[in-house]
Amino acid sequence: MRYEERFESVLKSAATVFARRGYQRASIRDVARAAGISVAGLYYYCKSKEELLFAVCFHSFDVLLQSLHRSLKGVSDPKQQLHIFILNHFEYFLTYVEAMKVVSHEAGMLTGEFDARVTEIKRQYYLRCQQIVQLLLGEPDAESPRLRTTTLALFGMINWVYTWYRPGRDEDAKGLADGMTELFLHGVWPQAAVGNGQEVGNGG
Amino acid sequence: MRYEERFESVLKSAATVFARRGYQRASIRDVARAAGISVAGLYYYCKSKEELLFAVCFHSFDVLLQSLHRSLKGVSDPKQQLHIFILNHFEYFLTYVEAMKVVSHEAGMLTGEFDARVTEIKRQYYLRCQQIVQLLLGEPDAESPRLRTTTLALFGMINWVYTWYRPGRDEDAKGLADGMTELFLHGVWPQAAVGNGQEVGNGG
DNA sequence: TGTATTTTCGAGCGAGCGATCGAACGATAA
DNA sequence: TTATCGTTCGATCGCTCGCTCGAAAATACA
Repeated sequence: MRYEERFESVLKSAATVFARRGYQRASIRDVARAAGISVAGLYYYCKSKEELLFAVCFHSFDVLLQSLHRSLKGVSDPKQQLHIFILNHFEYFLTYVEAMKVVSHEAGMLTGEFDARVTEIKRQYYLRCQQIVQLLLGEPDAESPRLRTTTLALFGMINWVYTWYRPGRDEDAKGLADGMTELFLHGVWPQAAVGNGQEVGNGG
Repeated sequence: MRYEERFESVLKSAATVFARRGYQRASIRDVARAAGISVAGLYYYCKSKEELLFAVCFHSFDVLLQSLHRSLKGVSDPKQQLHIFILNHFEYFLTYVEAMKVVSHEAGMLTGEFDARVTEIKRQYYLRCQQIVQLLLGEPDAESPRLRTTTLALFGMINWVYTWYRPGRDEDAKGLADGMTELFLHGVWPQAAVGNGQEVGNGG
């Protein structure tokens, strides 16, 4: 077993422990125990607890982003792009639930350079998604508030999954992706979509 | 200043500190300092740190739920109900950003009886929302997976807000509520809403 | 085999944690 | 004044934390 493999195994243990206990509550001793090594041995692979959190977060986004780029290559239809984006997101989320829970929930604990690098790669992921939504909306302005709100609403829908998803009970990645793509494109009330004069929120 | 008022002031300080530092990282000394009292003095108002977190979470949901019931009274149109639900949610979220950040982010740290009581009141809030979505979908089965997924997608959209909302930059509660209600009802692609034969996700 | 390098660990550091205690405070009533 | 009672605090407890050190064990190569 080479160094790289052992390091990735340590990362996986860290992700599991951080996901189950939360980053702050999880102790370095918990991680070491899960990885099957001593505390001092753990520090052979990292310089600090925060670096462990950083490594889990950055590695996750790296793989997620690379997979997205691969899947989107050559696809020009915005609706197909959206579906690919959502499906890619769910496939990764449901495969690496623990890592993604850490990324979603604990990345905000990072500071300094660690924070900067994770924020940067998160931003790349966000911008790639925003491009797709911009095409869907036919919005010319990349700074449009509507574009921002809509993109972040989509992010909310798909990121929140880690708080409720249960493998046996809920659909698989494809099922979820189909459903949420449909919801994001057409809403739950499609028959009223083409202007029927009745708007919501102006009646009070 | 009476006891109750002082206690609520302590709760507010706790919410602020928990929101800024995270529940685990925030020390009881931080809370005491923010509340302008000593550590021992703080323990006159609570039995433990966890009880403080519980009080913040439970109180928040209590107010949110009561406000929702008040607003929904007498409204029968599902679309109006949806708009009211979302608006109520945002109004509360944007008024008590810090408390709601704690609720969304840290409630999972609770254990035992504390956990049970917060989970229970969260469930009431969820079920009230699910009723509305059920009406919108015309779904007869309350256990339908689609109903569950759709409701949780809505929850994701509106709960995620605490991670990105910036008071100066983004719209106010009403603006957000209008936008998200529209998105949830009709999607971003309304012109393709009524079955045009082209579906997403079956092309690959 | 001997030697050099990589990997592992037991023991323990200083710091900070949540929580507790008995004493003392200030306002009120006798 | 004295006694009462709700409220506040300084001092401190036992414990766990992130992290480090020097030495030993495992491995690689001669």
